This record gives sequence, structure tokens and C-alpha cells, in this order.
Amino acid sequence: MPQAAKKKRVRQKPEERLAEIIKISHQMFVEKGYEATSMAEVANEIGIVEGTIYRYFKTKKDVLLVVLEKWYDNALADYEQNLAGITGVKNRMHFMIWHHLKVLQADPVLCDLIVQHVRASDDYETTKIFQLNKSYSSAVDRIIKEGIAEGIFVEDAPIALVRDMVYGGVEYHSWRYVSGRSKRLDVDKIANQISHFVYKALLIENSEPVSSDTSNDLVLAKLNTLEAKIDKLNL
Amino acid sequence: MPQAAKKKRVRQKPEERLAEIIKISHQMFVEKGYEATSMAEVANEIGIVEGTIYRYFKTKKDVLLVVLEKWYDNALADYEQNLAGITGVKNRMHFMIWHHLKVLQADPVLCDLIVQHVRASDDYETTKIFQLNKSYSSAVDRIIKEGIAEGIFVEDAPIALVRDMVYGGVEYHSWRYVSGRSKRLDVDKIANQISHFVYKALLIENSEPVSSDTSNDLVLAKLNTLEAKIDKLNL
Amino acid sequence: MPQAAKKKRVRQKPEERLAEIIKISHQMFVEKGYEATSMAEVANEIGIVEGTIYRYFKTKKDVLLVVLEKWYDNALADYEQNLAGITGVKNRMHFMIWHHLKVLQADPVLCDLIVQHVRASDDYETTKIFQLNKSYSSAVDRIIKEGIAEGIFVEDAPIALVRDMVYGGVEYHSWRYVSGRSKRLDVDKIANQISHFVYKALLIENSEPVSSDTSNDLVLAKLNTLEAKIDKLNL
Amino acid sequence: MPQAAKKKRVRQKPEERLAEIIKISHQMFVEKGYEATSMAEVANEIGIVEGTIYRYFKTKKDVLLVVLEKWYDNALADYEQNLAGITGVKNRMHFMIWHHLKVLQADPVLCDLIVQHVRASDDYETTKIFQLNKSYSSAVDRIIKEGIAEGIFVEDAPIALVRDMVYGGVEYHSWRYVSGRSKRLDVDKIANQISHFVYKALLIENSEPVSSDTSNDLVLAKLNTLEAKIDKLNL
DNA sequence: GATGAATGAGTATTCATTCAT
DNA sequence: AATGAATGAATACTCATTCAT
Repeated sequence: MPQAAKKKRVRQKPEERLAEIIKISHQMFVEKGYEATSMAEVANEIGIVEGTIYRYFKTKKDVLLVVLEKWYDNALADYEQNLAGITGVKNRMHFMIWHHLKVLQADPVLCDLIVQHVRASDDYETTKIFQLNKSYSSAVDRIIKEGIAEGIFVEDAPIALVRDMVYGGVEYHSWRYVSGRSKRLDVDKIANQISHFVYKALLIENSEPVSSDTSNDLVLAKLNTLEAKIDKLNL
Repeated sequence: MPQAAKKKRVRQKPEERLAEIIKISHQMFVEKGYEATSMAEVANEIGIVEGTIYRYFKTKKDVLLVVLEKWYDNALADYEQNLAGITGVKNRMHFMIWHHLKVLQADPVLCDLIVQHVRASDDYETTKIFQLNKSYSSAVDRIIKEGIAEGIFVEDAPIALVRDMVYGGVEYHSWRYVSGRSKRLDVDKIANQISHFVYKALLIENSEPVSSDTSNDLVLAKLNTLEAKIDKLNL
Repeated sequence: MPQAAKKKRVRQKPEERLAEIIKISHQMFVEKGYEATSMAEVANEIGIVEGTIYRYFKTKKDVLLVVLEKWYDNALADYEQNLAGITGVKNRMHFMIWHHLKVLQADPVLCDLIVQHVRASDDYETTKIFQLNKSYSSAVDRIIKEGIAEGIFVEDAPIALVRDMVYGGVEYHSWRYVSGRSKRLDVDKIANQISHFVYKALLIENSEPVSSDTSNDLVLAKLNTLEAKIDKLNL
Repeated sequence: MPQAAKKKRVRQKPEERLAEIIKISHQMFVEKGYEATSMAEVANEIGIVEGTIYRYFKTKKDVLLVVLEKWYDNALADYEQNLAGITGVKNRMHFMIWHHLKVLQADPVLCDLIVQHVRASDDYETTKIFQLNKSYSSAVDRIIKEGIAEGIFVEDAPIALVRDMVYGGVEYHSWRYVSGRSKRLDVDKIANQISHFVYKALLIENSEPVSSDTSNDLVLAKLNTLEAKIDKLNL
């Protein structure tokens, strides 16, 4: 078909143009998938021309990378802060899992893009996403170590394995949801189940009741503190 | 002019040709991935022309499907039998997990192909692979139900979730290995860890040494001690 | 997909096999069109193998040619005879047109195949179909010449043109029907219209009333009277 | 190694490139037919690559469609105007037929392409060509109705049939010429013949010298004469 | 800084026909 | 006589990327 009407040429600041490319690419990658999205379509949607995108990005994959980085960065923006504000191993563990589920629920497609196109590539470890992911997943390690330090988790807790089971389980479950195999993704319920499950599995065998309030650990900690103080008083 | 020697027409039994196509495709899919493998390459590798492949398969994706089916079928060939020969919930659970890890360890790339190209497709549920997978994963359900029936697992064990965590965890862990992020895949160790982990998480709290209603007692004991101390102070 | 169950090998007399190939090809050409019908499909439908067809035919086009010949031959089988049994220029003309319409109505697709694949080819004039068609269309010429000889058609009747308009008109009209642009193909009505149209156009201007059966009666009555008188003379 | 000189990237105005593609495609379609013309050949002839064509056209068939539209549009450009300038039913009818013949004579192959590839397709009625053709053939209807209104054509003139015979006849005749079966296409002569033929066939019988209800009378008159002569004999 | 026309290297798939068995 | 496995050449269409303007 012959050409359609010429689009108006809108000149924009580089940062805005860049932001626009990222935004539209993000949208289209999510809607149609990475491979099914052609640069021409992206350009057309923005109202610019393919060549222009290549002034900002060396490669289509670069666009994807930046899109994913931006999104990931944003998704984890307040994660650490929020996590820092939560006390108690169980609470923190619960929040971690809950947060991961939330992220997956909000943007399952992007997660998939990371899995398929970033994590699989050879230079994954050089990407910013790898860094983000590392710091993200390190939280699991920290929390478990906290539990160990507090004496509620077994000393030989298989940290890496727990991480794998938490993330793997969440991803696997979410995938069932994303692919339509599961009807609903009840984030709160699943988060509870998983955290409870993991918590229980890590507990020192006779250290504590598994069920009980999530505040059990807190209570113990407080009690210990209290005891110490009282001891001092007694001296 | 480059070489253009006429290829000798080699006639082969259909089963052999078919097997050959499946074998070479399998290899190349594993080595280069599905998309990066062109039918021309496969044909060339075998020493036939593309058209010949299309006498045996309607479509490239069909080739993939059959390759995966064949492999999967084979991988699960004696699984049920072996599982049937194992007694004890813990042992059975361990075997189930160990077996899955073994399969993934042997052919992680094919697993990936299933995830990426079969599980993702709309007609997944009509594939033989779906059936295989279903019967495969149903083993998890059965084992957990056995545990419940035997009175060692909690009545409200989140079966689906456990399944997700087991498979998800195994896949995630294996993926780290496959992608080279993890050095070794110690199947036995991991199988032990996971099965232990899951087993413990599912145990009825005071039914076995694993759990602990004793923890409650501890708190109570602590509180009693504390109370006594406070009482002393008050004197 | 791998091979399905082997078909039983049925050995047949060459003539039967040939007839079968022609029959099935005929059917499939009509149903799916020439290009859309593959030799493999034809063979499969018969229960034989591609190679076998090529023992009977040199080429796919040869199959088509024979199919069309056989059909055409058959369609015109009793045409000449029937035509010979009809007297009167007008009646003969009407029959000729009516017959052509009937043929087109019965097998419009085959006619189309002739137009598209046979008539268009360079060696058309060497085909049997050309011969058949020639003898077929020569009937038009003969009838018109009869009309001229009888003194009812103008001496300079443009015979070739009439032939073109008759066949062209019929084909064009039928095509509208075949392609669904026209609802019904009322063979009798159209045959009447065309023959009437042509007849009138060819009539010597003041030789005879075109319409009216009433005029016929008058003439007949007159002729009868005349005959009686002549008979009397002969006495 | 054969020549592999890098092609110089020649940039051209879109309209020119488009025109070029249409022009060359037109030529090659005419020379080799639609199916036998590959996009690669067209591109090569122009000196561009296939991909470039696909910047201007979505599909090979689109190219054909535009080629045909352009040509048809052009062919009919001044038809209506010229027709409007001609008075008299007979003259107008003659011009209509003559014009159609002229078009066919000038580009018989393209007509064939329309017949084979456009008119046959399901979405024919959505094409511009359909519109053009419709308005084109409606001229026949109008002219015949004029004749009826003027009282020179029979009231019940089978308009649709006439249209079929005119177009069908012209096409059929032209086809004989195109396919080399007819030596010459004497447009003027044929146009005269057809228009005369049609005109005469449509005339009210005794409205003009052409027709004749008078013919009946003439016969009767002759018969009367004859009778008189016989009567004389009887005396 | 931007444009957008042009590139070029794919890629799956089809099918009439051949020929070794 | 038949088989049917194998051929091989063709073809429309895609798209990330480049570069002349």
C-alpha cells in the first residue's frame, strides 16, 4: 500500500524522546512480546522513525535491557526500605515473599522477558539487572541468617536452596496464573502459605511453635531482652 | 563455480530416517536452541534436503514437539514403576524430587524448550507432554495425601503450593546450574535438602521430633521464670 | 507427524487404475481447483502412491488434460445427435444455446479449468479439447448458415461474431452465477432470451415476425390451405 | 567467485520508487503472468531488493491490485465524458462497445489478470476495480434504458442479458485475438457489428425499418399472391 | 539531530517429479 | 508394475540495521 499521510514532525528534548522510546517499547513488549514487536512498529507508534531509535540505542536488545532495568529498578525502589522497617524474621520473610508475588502479579510479562532474554544471555552477569536481582535475592539470605542468628532457624539452614524454592515456587506458581492455568493469583494467601511453609521448615525443631502468631519470635526476643534487664536489676 | 556434486540418493527405512531426524534435531535444538536452528541446517547435518524432513513432519514445531515427547516419555519411562517400589512417605518424596533433579540435570536444555515453546503455547493442554507432565506432577499430590492419610502431615497441607515449590525450586536451582551460575548440581544433596525441607514443613507439629509444641512450653517456662523473678523483686 | 497406518495394497487392472486416477483427479480438481490439488493428495485419496500416477501420466497437466477431455467428450456425446433431431433454425439455435448453458451449469468449474489452463496454453490447438470445441462451436456456424440458406437470416450475418456473442454471453452470464454474483441460473429462461435475441438480430428485416406464435398459426393455416389446393391440382 | 559488487544505495523519492515498482510489475505481469513473476525478479529488474518492494506493498497481490487499478482507472478516465458527448442511442451504444474493445485491444493481458485474479477473489466487491467495473458496465444499462424511454427499444428488453452478451462477446472475441487464434482485432468493424446486432435485436419490431411486424404481413401477402396464382391454375 | 529509504540475509514451507528398490 | 523416499528448486515475506540526505 502506498504511503499514508505524513505524520507531523515533533521535535523533542533528547531525554523526553528517550523516555518515550522506553515507555512505548515497554508497552509493546508487554502487549506483543519482544520478538513479535518490531522496531518499525515501536517507531511508528511514537511517531518517529526507525533510524531515530538507533540514535538512542545500539540494538533492539539494548532497548529491551533498558526497559527491563528501568522497570526492575522501579519495582525494587522501596523494597529495601520497606523491608528495613519490618522487624521479626517471620514478618520480614513474609514481606519478602509477598513483595515478590506482588511484582510478578503486576508485571508477569516483564518477568518472563527477563527470564527468557536476559537471564539466558551470556553477559547476564554484567547487566544491571543481574545486580538488582542479586541484591534483591540477597535479602532472602539475610533474613535466613537473621533467623539463624536469633537462634530460631537451624544452624545448617540450606540458604541457597531456600532461595531457590521461594523464588522458584513463586515463579512457578505465578506462571500457572499468567498462562491461565490457574484462575486467580491470591497474593496474600500464597504469601502466607509460602512464608509459613518455609518458616516452619527452617525452625529449630523444638524451639518454638510454628503456628502461633507471627509475633512469636518478636515475643521471644522481647522476653529475652526483658529477662536480661531484670537480671541486671537483680544484681 | 563452487562444488555442486550431485548428491547420491540414499534410500533409508522410514523409521531410521525419522529416528535420524529426531536425533539430529534433538542435538541441534540443545546446542543452538530452537529458533536458532534452521531446518536447512538440520537437513544439511543429516545429509538430506529440507523437503525430506517435511515428509516426516508437517512443521518445524512438530519436530520440536516430537523430539520433546520422545525425550520426556523416555525420561519418565520407569518413574512410576520405581516410585511404586518405594515405601515410606519420606522415601517416596525424596525419590520424586531426586528423580526430577536427575531429569533436569541430564537434559536441562530440553526442559527449557518445554517451558518456552510447549508450555507457553495455547494448545499445551492438548499435547502429549501435558499429559506426561500431569501424571508426573500428580505423584507429588499422591505422596502428600499419603502423608496426610498416615497422619504425619498436617491435614490442611497446601498441596498445590508444595508442588509449585518443589518443581519451581528444582527448576530454579537447575537453571542456575544450567546457566552456569552454579558450579555443580549435586543431585543427591539437593534432593536430600529439598525433601527434608518439605517433609519438615508438612509434618504435624508434635507428631515427630521435627516439630515442637515444646516451643510453647519454652515460652511458658521462660515466662514463669520471669514472673518468679519479678515476684522476687516485688518482695 | 510420523506415518499413519499403512494402507492395504490393492492391485488393479491398468485400465481401472487409470480410470480411478481420472475420476479422483476430476473430483479433486473440481472441489479444490487445479493448483490447489497436489498429486500427493490425489494419490493418497486413491490409496496409491505418487509415483504410480506418473506411470500413467507424464505430467500433472497431462492428468488435467485427460480429465477435461474425458468430461468434454462425454458432455458433447449426444449433442450432435440431438441437434440433428431438431428441425427449424430457431429451434436448433435455441437447443444449441440451451445445451451450452446446461453444460456450464452442470460443471462450471471444469469449464473454468479449460479456460484457464487449456485454452491459454500454446499448444491448445493440438489438444483434443480444441477439436471437440471446434466441432462444438461449428454447430453455431451451421445453424446460422441454415438460416441464411432458408432465407430468413440476413445474407451477411456475422457468423463468427454471433458465435462469440453466444458463447461469450453464456460464459459471462454463467460466470456471474458461478462466482455467486448472480443468484440463480435459469437455464431455460436465459436460453430463450439469448436465442430470441440472436434470432431477431439475424432476421431479414421484413422477412417474418419474430415474436408471436399467433403469426405462426396464421402462416400455418395459410400453408395448409395452400397445400390442400395444390393437392387438388395433383388430382 | 562470481561478481558480488556492493550495490550502491540509491535513494529515490517515494513516489518515483512506487511508480517504478508499479511500472515494472505491470510490464512483468503482462509479459510473464502474475504467478510466473516472482518478487525477486521484479526487484532485480528495478535494481533494488525484494524488501524494498515490501516497504511499499504489503503483499504481492497488493502490487497486482494497484497495478490493475491504476491501469483500469486510466483506461476509463475519459470514458464517461466522451460517452456524455455522444447523442443518439445507437451512437452511444456503438461508442460503448467500441471503447470496450479498444481497452481490451490495448491491454488484453491485464483484462485477463483482472478476470483471473481479481474477479475470482472473494473480496472482489470491496476492490476499487469492482467499483470501476460497476460504473463502467452500468453504462450499458443506461443506454438501453434510454432506448426504451425513447420508444425505440422493446419495453421488456433483457438488460442484464444484453450486458452479458456485449461484454461476454467482446471478451470472448478479444480472447481469441489475444490467444492468437484470431489474426486481427478489427475494433471498428467488430464494434459496428456488435452494436448493429444488439441494436437490431432490441428494436421495437415495427418502429423502424430494421424490425418488422410488417414481415408477417409480407409473408401473408406473398402467400396471398401465391394462392391467387394457384387459384388461377385451378380455373 | 533526525529522517526514512534501502538493505540483505534470512526462513519455513511446498510440490511436481525422479529413481532406487 | 508398483512403490514411496528423496529430491531440489522455488518463493513470499520479515526485520534489524545502515547510511545518504
